[in-house]
Amino acid sequence: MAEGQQKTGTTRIQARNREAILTAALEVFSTFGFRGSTLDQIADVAGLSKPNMLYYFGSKDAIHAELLAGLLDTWLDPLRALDPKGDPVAEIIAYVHRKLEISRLYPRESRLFANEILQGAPRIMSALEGELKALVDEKAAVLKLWADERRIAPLPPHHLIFSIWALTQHYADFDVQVRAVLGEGHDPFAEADAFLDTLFRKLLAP
Amino acid sequence: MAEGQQKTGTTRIQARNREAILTAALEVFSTFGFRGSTLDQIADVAGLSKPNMLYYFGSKDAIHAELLAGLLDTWLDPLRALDPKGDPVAEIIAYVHRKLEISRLYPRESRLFANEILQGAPRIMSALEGELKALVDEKAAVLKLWADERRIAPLPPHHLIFSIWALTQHYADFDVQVRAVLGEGHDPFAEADAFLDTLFRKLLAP
DNA sequence: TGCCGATTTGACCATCTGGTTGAAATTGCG
DNA sequence: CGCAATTTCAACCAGATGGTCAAATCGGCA
Repeated sequence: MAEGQQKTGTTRIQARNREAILTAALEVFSTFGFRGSTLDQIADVAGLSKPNMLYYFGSKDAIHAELLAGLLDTWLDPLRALDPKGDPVAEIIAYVHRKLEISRLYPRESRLFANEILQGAPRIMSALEGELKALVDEKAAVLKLWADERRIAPLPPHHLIFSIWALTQHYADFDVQVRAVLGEGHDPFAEADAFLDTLFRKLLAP
Repeated sequence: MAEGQQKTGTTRIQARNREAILTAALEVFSTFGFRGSTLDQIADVAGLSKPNMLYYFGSKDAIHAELLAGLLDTWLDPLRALDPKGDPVAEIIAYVHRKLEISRLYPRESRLFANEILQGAPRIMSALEGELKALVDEKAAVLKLWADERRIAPLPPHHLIFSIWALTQHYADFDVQVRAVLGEGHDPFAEADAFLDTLFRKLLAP
């Protein structure tokens, strides 16, 4: 129940184990989904016994919740960085590259998120309707302004953002399909980086 | 073991029940994933008892396999219809609209497929590397020819196809997120239809 | 109508799974 | 070193889950 770490926390072991558990859980949850994952599986990957793991996180849900909680911020940061005062095309293109880079570096996080959304976002719906919608609306307003000023092509701002999400996350979430179709001798993310650069430059040109 | 329907199959009841089971299983599997779904759940949705359901399909895996088997064809048909002798831009745009229409009409199938890919495609990897890759390579060659002839912009054909998949499936697989962000008073698919039309026309313009 | 295979089901089973417990091992610290 | 707090885990538990089976019911046809 208690989290430990009252007064002088035995931070050494606690930090290491909590980290190991979350890393293992991310690996397992992102591959098999919440219900498809078992505590034994996670404990095994984390190198702990199941009771020991439950000593740090009280339940399977608690582990999953902790992962999801950290996720949305990581997810939104690249969009937050989109600067209304910057050059429109450059800002948007930079956002595309940042998002693709995140797909490349954190595919497990991407798949965890995808799993959650696919199942109807039961645990983060409120965050979608709140935090996410607010940020997107704010940035969409910026995009609309840029469009009105003829600095980018006139496009529905929300769908422009969706297209960035769809195209970048596809390379993380559908990685196995991309690789299966491309076959050997390809670097999917490098190729995607160039392709998406071209795509959005053509799309945004006024 | 036997499929029934030897000689004069009692096709009436068999057909109805198999259909009910597959429909229910699609609904449940696409929402909760394979391991996240239970036979009781599926049987309940199908309006049958669990043993009765297992009378028609020997196991949970058998039901899932049957669904996946039918899926790939439905998935590839729109791409097959891309005509090398047609007008390049018109053919590709038509493909985009067909694919989006399928996302709209068959979101459950889309999510079932997405679930499978997300988990590493353990059950359809061979189909991806075989049937799917073959078809994509064939159509990619057509796209490359069109590009070489300057009838469309020069773009990496495989990634062009990926972009169509990513953008259309996004509206099915991430439907709840799209709706959460857009809020009330939107018709996501209608807006997507117009947006993707614009996007690909600009992208493909030589 | 009565027969026979097709269909349906209640009861049951072995295994898996999330979670608990109590006691032992380890650790940090005065 | 000694000891209290922290950490670890073998053994266990209750409920869920995939699957089985024998018996009951149904449906069409001779």
